[in-house]
Amino acid sequence: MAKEFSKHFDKNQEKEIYQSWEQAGFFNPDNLPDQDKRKSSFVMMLPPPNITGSLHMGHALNATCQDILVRHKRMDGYLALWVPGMDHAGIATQNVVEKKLAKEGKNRHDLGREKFVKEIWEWKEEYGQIIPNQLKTLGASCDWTRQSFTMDENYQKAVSNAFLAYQKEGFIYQGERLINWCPRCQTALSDIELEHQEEDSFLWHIKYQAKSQKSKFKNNESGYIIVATTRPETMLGDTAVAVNPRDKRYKDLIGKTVVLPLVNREIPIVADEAVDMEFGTGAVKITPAHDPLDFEIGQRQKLDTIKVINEFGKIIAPKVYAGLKIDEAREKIVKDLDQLGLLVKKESHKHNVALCYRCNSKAESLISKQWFVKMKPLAEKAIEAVEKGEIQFAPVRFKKIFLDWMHNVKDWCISRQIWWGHQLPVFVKQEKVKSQNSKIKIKESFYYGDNPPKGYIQSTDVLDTWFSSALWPFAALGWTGDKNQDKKNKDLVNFYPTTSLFTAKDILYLWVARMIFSGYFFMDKKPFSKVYIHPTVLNKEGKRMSKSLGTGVDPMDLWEKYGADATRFGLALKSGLRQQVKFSEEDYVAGRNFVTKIWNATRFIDMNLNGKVKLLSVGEIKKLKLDKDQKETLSLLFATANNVKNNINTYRFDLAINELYEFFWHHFCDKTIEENKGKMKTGDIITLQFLTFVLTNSLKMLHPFMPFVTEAAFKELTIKIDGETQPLIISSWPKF
RNA sequence: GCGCGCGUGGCUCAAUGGUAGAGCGCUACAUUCACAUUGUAGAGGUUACAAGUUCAAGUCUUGUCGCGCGCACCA
Repeated sequence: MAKEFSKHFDKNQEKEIYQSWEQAGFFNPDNLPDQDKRKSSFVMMLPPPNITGSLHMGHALNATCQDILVRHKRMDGYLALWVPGMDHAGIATQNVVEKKLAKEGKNRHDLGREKFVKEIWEWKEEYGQIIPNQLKTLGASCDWTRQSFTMDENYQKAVSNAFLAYQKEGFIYQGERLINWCPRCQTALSDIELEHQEEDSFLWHIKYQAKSQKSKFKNNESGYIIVATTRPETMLGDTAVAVNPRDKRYKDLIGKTVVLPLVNREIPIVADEAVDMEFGTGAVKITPAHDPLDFEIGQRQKLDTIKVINEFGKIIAPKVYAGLKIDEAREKIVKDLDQLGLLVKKESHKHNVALCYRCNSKAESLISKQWFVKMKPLAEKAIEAVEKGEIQFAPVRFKKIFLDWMHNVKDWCISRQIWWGHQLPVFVKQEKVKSQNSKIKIKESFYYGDNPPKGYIQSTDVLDTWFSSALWPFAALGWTGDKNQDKKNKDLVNFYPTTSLFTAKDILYLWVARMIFSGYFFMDKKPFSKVYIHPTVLNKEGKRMSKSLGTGVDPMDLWEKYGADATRFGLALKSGLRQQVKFSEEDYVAGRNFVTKIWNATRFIDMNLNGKVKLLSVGEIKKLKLDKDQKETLSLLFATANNVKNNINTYRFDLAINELYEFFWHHFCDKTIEENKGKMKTGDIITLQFLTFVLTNSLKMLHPFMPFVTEAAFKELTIKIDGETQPLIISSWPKF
């Protein structure tokens, strides 16, 4: 039955359309028609959003680009699979739930670990589906039947087995190292979990004096050396002063000692190449326990380490300063030095401070016992693969960025002192034993695995959240690390390695690099062939969007105002291979207008069909006697189809949608329909067939970008032409 | 300090080395016509600046300036 086109298309129809796709099961490649004819699988893994969040512009752009590609591949005859899921986001989630507790006047220690973790699970049940639902609203054609979560039972097994596999290979070790510590989150952080921010501060010049007048330095009657520092409070833990061995000023002082002010400890002056003669006074105070470079120098020079700052960011000793926060201690120490006449100079100085990427607190360097993964052997394979081009980056410049990092990668600190996450499958037994000099020592023995012998207690640490994300391309397909179980997993056989990975550049090291070496280590195959790094969306002032600063744009607001297709249109226009793009609302207005145009053009042609027309194949349309302009339109359609396909495959979604817009609106609507209006109204069959052909193929090409309006328009149209036909989502991409 | 990206009409962006384009905005006109979420026409650009390569440069090279980003042990 011919049904009349409704006058408008608006976003109220979107939900119904989405449900019809999902219910038909088209997001699941197993349900796609023509299984035998389909070329091969095309697989993408959605970067799992944190359960804490709601969709931001970055997610929206990322998801839109992925959906364009997946929908295109599905139409182009692939077994297309897009696997969604969520990340438990260890520290971030723990922080959010702690904040919620704080509002109720509680903290996690009041609850205890077990109850607190339960609290997080409940929180996840309540808020964890926000982003998936928002993705559905935008039309993301993910296979929700394959959705997974990094804390699912299977996934936990995978993580545990992954750790054990590294351990077996000798890649895991525990060590007392200088690590990054967040005093607020109360956990260790890896080097790449820090953000650096420039801060206006001072460079204080402090006099370190020789022990007595007698021991005045030779050739240096002054009897002191001046060090320059940005962190005077760490001087309490100084165990040396270092100078460059080539520095003539201090040549005669090497090997001498000075007395550490305020503490009155005698410390040596040592020579080390790492000291920059140009900076400050050329003499550096060395605090191996609280500074990465000092730690390194301390190792080389065999210096003691004296811990003076604790896990809460407070001074430990000496008594005068004990309990003070870092800033307070700094102020007091500077004052005390000044009173002693030891503060020589204070000059303005800009320097970088390290901040925790989850809470923005200043991170401290502390010596702490943590678990590490040896990176060298893992990196080698990843480097080789990328150099050979087995994995390719778009834009290509990221290849070099990746390789530079990989070549200089340091061991990965994987233990975190939080409660939410995958507990290490490490069990410890402590025994008191007598050592040779008959002192009582504590001997630790470890058990790695699932069923520890009696007396062993599991480590309370959890793994870095990125440890589990690193396994995503296979663990989200159900890999567990248990060979018998994995053998039976068809998804691993059919869909691993995946094809493309789309992500933002800020997690290139945190996530992408780690998936690459993990893929090779656990699966002996690359996790994906192509990595597309989409642009960063800046606000219209060209600044980073920030929720806390209120400078962000909520994609769901755009959806409210303009609908999903218009939102996707605006996002697609701002994709491509650029590093950053500026948000502009006009793009979404243009998108909304385009939705209306598509709807109205279809409705107009449909109005004139009167059930007389069949959809013609390419072969048939070519045989029609078309006029010159019609022929030109046809060849422009063919050219557009080629260009759009090429542009999609090279991640130029911006060019693709732009060309479609030009073709459909300014060529097809403004010229072709106008020129053929007369003949169409008289019911000229050839003209109607021609217009219908160009229209339906345009709708097909537009579908990956604007799936809702095209699906709805196509449905109305084909009801008129052929009765019920297949939906656009599984129609085939135009081939000419 | 090293590295990367960007700089094109008022705004957001296109343009295999070959006549600089689009959208939005602006101006004028049109419209009982599928669409005022429309159409037609128009104004508006020494492509940041300078030098170089070339028959030809927005595009390639070098330098300068401006914006953004990444890396780094300047305490």
